[in-house]
Amino acid sequence: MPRIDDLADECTVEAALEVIGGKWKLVILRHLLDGTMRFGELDRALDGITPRMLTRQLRELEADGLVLRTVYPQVPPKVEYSVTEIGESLRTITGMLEQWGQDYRDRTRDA
Amino acid sequence: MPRIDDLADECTVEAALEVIGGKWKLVILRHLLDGTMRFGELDRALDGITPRMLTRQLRELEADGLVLRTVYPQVPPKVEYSVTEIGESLRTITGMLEQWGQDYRDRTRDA
DNA sequence: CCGTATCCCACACGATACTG
DNA sequence: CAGTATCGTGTGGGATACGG
Repeated sequence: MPRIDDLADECTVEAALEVIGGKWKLVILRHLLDGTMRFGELDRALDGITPRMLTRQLRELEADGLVLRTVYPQVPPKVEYSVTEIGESLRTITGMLEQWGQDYRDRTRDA
Repeated sequence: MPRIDDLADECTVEAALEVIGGKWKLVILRHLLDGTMRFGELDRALDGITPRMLTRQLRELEADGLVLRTVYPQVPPKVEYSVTEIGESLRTITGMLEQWGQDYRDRTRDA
């Protein structure tokens, strides 16, 4: 059992990973940071994701306070997803990560 | 099969996640960014990791060009791990992620 | 000291079909 | 449209023991 000092040191990275880790979370956030989107829009934007996965990821993001889910009680149903203030605070990081991914790809496109 | 334009748009985030994704990669990088470390040091620093996992993660990081592995041919063996230039380019991101994890914890410590 | 070998499992992730 | 229901799988991750 680690001491409290050890925890405070770097486990915050692990804490962050528990919230934004996984295959889809950051990609979803990346889209939502460009503006509110409906379920179907996300489903189409995220190539390869199944509705089941999308639902799960969105629910987790909502539970963690990063995403806001707005249901319009009408027929046919309409549900919109947007980033909360906390989610918004990830804008810089996702931006940098995207930039880094691009640079990395450039650096390693010699195979 | 997505078009090249689609790929260029946001899949760089996914590309980045393939390199630094998973439970340990960023945590290992975070340590190595503070300076060169030996295998045993990392093993002790990363609470809960097994030598098998540590080896695997380090090999993958090395294969992806983020970490440099230096073997000193002596008995007992001595192996040092350090970040490459590419790994170094992640310093800002890991720093921000750590900061974000801290802020997130503060914001949500009301349960 | 720095790993491998072997075995194991949960669960993240996926395909397909169906419904209010 | 916005999801469930059901079923299935790969692999990321782990425990323990041993080797150069």
